Amino acid sequence: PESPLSSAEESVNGLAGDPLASQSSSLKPPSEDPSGQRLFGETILGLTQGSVSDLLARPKPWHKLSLKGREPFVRMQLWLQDPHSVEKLMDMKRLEKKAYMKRRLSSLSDGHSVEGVLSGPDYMQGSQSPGGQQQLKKARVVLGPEEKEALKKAYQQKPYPSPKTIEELASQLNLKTNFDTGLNLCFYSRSRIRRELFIEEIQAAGGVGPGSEGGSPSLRGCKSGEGDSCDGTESEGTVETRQGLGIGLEDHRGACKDQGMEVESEAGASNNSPAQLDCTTSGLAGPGSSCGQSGLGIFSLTEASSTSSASNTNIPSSGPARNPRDNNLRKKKAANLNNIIHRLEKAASKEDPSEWEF
DNA sequence: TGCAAGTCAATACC
DNA sequence: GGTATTGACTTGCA
Repeated sequence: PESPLSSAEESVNGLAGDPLASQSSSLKPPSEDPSGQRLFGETILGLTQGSVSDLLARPKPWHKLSLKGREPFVRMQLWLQDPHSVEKLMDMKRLEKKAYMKRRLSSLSDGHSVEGVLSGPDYMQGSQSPGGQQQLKKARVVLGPEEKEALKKAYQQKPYPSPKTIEELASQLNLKTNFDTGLNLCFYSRSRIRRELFIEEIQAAGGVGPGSEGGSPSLRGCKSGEGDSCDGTESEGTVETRQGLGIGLEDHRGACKDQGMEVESEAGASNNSPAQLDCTTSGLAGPGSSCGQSGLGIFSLTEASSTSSASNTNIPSSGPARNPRDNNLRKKKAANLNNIIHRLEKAASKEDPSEWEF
């Protein structure tokens, strides 16, 4: 029970189960009351809810992460190592709720709406400049499926289009956007389009397995020597210090398998449970990983998790039952998180930084 | 300067 | 209401 794993388990169950909610039965929880994912993201990882969701749903191979990209995982590890992490988080939640209620009461007594109070720094990150001026963001252009498909095809034909091509493309698609948005479409989303194409290529090639190699640059980027692709036999020896917010866990063994993770799990081409699938195919699991063997991950992902709260190690189901696709995603994310935690702990157990791996 | 990675935050979805 | 998606934006690097 004193282990970091247990603490994390408590935290997850505790947060989503929200034992505090019952304490405030007289007052309806505020709409901005942070959810588990949101609170964890904002207070522990320093990320917004959307970023946390993306991080867990689509983790990238460690060696592909920049120092900044690794930071959330380092924070996660430090949090896991703190035996009082859960208590602190719950305290934080209590304080936030208290502060919210205080603001709410004062604003009500002042005759102001709650909305204005909530847009403070507690709930908004980066929305205001240091000077207090609201930074105006361009309105989002919502692309339709046809437009996305066209962009994808355009990318396939020409990943690095010229400005003229961009304008032509925008015009062909009848995009009511300016040139900057065209640039956005072509450059900002490039990695996402590439990721989608990568998955499609793998699916077309029959999935990722030892020795399999696709034709995309990203596939070619995987080491395929020694018969087992990306087996981590090579090392760049890039060891960073913890003080530098990097835990120095360079490991290439996950590269190809990581990429195949989502593909295989979504294809469902295995008898394994989705959780095991994600674990065993994910590079995050790595050699020696207990994930999928013992089933002792923080988030146990049995089928029951999607139907009831039968097991207190399940990721709690919030709200109404979700569709199969959603459940799969949740399972996938939980499996990813299990692997991440496992690897963080494994890394932390080694005193010699050169032995750290992730 | 161009690009990729990372993140925010609006909005869609369930 | 919580979570997922994704366009807009920022940052860092070659």
